[in-house]
Amino acid sequence: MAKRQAVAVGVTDDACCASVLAAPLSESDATELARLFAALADPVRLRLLSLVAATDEVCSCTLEGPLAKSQPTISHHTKALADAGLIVGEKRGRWMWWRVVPDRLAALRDAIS
Amino acid sequence: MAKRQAVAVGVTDDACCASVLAAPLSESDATELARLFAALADPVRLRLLSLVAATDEVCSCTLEGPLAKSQPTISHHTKALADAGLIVGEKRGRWMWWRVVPDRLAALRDAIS
DNA sequence: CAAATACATCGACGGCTGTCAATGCTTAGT
DNA sequence: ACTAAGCATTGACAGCCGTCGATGTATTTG
Repeated sequence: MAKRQAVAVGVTDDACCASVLAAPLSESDATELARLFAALADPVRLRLLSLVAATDEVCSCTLEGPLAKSQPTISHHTKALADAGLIVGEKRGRWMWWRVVPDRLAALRDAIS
Repeated sequence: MAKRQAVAVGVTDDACCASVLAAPLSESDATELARLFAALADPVRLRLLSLVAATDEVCSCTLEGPLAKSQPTISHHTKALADAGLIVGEKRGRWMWWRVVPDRLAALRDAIS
């Protein structure tokens, strides 16, 4: 509810996501929204997201174990979630630390409200 | 006369959708949730859903125009949304009438709250 | 500097998915 | 009964996606 119709087409995460229920979606809005939902449309990514949400910050090396996937696969999924703006990563030393972006999740939630 | 038969697909689900943010998701919960998000991970389905939400009931024949897709494709997407429990269809005469399932959307919304 | 660690990228493979033409099924109208 | 309309299903094709081994890059450690 902070930001509303800025209608920026850019991939830059800004005033995201027109509402699905308010009025018929334009093709571009629908495409953008679908991209975000697609980020959540994978079991591994959902579990990854829940693991990151469980703590304030999580290292990629911590994820490889619980998710039972190879390192490239973990990297692939973190990138997918980051591209969607749902998590952000910060590299400190050798480690990559991830944390969720609550606003982004809220925006997605608003899209189906 | 005007026999009404519900088409609601059995979404074998109790109180759907564990929360992503509350605690680490189990594999089965994640798989189930991912299936629901996947239903929203397509531009055509999102626009279809918004069209159905715009009115109380919408006939399939009404959708073919605005979505600019073939009849089999429309049928494919309505089935996908119905399988996810997001819409329900009722056949009256020759026409298939669809409406959204607000509770289902709410459940999905709660999953990322 | 050299070795080791954490992560990203690349290339390839298999499976899934959106799309449409063709076909079948059910219902309405004549 | 015949015809037309609305929708579902099938089969086929192209494109996308998840996965992993191999390799590359950056950073720490000895």
